[in-house]
Amino acid sequence: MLSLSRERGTLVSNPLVRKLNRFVPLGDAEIAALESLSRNPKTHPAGHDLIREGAKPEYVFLLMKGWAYRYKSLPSGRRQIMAYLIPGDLCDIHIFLFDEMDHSIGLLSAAEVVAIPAAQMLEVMNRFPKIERALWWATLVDEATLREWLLNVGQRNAYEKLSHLFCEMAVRMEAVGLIDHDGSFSLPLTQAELADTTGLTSVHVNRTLQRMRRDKLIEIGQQRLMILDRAGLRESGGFNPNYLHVEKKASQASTGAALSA
Amino acid sequence: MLSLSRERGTLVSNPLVRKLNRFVPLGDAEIAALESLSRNPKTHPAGHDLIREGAKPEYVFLLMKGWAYRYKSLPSGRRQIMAYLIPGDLCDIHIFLFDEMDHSIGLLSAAEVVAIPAAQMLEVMNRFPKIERALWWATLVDEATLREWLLNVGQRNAYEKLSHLFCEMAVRMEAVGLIDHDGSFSLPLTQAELADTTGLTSVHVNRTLQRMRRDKLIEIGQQRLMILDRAGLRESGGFNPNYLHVEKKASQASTGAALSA
DNA sequence: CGCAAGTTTGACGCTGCTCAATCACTGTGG
DNA sequence: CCACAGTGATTGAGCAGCGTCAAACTTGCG
Repeated sequence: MLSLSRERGTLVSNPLVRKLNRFVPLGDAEIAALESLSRNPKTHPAGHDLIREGAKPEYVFLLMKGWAYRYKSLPSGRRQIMAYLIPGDLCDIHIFLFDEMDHSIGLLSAAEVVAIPAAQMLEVMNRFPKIERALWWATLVDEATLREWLLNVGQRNAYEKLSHLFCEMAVRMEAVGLIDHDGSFSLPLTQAELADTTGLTSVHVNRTLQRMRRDKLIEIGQQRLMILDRAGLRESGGFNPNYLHVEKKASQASTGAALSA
Repeated sequence: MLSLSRERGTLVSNPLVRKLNRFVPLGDAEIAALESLSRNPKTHPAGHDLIREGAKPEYVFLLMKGWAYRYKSLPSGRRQIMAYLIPGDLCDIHIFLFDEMDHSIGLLSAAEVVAIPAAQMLEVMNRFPKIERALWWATLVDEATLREWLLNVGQRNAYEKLSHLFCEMAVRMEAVGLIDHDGSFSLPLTQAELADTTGLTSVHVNRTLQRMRRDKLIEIGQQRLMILDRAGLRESGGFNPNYLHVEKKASQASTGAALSA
């Protein structure tokens, strides 16, 4: 089903390896190190919070299976979802520098998560410059994504917001090999969660999704999304995947080499 | 005027030193290194773009004087401002890993800017672990700020958005010693720019500012802002400065030490 | 003095919100 | 096998926050 999952046996089945490998070609030693990092994931049920706002961060979380999300709540009960984490995603690798989380991370589905102690994370980065470089790249992509979300929430209308979000998730799922043979992919989000992501209400999300279905852009339901008209969806969301830095490689130039030195 | 600017002569007048020093107490060697980094700033006029979306990033920019901002434009002409940079701020220290900028950086006022070559940046970080740690901290704060902006733009109403933004800018200006003796500070933003920051229109920003003046929260005009009722402003914006990690220090615990090792 | 940029004001209307009810689906226990 | 409950999706009616368009006013500046 997952078209690449059989190349090189278990190697490519590790979503972290798969993700980082897109950017910096990794050697066997690096791959082994990453696989050893991701050993012993723990399974958590949907709805569980990995860490809450106010808590002291001591681990870097690596998601192996399932979906998670960052969010922040307001006293009024409103909340904003600030990122989705999918398999292969790692939380900010230096988050433990702070003594207190300023947001929470929850699980949208049952998930397998590795909690990597800060010291171990640093050790791997010191030992493998290529991994360090790839992790910085991943961090920069996270930040770029956040900026794009700000643009999305601040400047686009409901139809554009949802189109854009779906395009982004499709590219990201594809990058870790989680698109199904029929082109659909898992999207374990309720309409209320889509609303908290885009700054809309669930009622308005519902009506907008109906328009998108009527316009033959997508099929959505049962925790799955199928994009029927990729070009149309990209156009209606003004989607340009450049900020994900995934469809073309980043620079291999001298500045990159300097980091490895 | 700037209350601390006379302590230790020129030392504390360097806004980068002042900022980083809040987090990691720096020694003389570190301070000297930072001062040498910030030598030879170049003066640019207001309105100039330091770098544009699509260009190849090769320098890290350090702002010594004046205001800058990150932004992203849409074909429709709408645009979103994603961050303000004030003296002492440094762009993402690893941005040169990408081969193409995904946003632009412009100047809001005449400004003094140092363009630090990537290699030099890396060298300083390698040589001074304390500086490296402090820079990571600054990067994490930038990210946290971005998340808070997303919350602001996505979930709050016009009055709350502007209140929150003003509270944040006041804290940041204070942290680099740029609050005037009368409690006001420079805010070189037009109402149109406030609109592009908050996802509103300039007309609505105008009407909202008038309400805030009527409510005796602020005085604003002539490129300056004076907060008349700090508690009231914080309350109306739901402002909690925790995400700026500036009013209390971050952890000095073992994980922090590990990075310096 | 006179432009240019920015601010302010007015009238009007749409996008998206609120409240509230109903429907659909899924899993559960009897 | 079905009634039931809970969660999420859908629908409707009414409304308001904020947007649009356009004009007038104010301020800084050459």
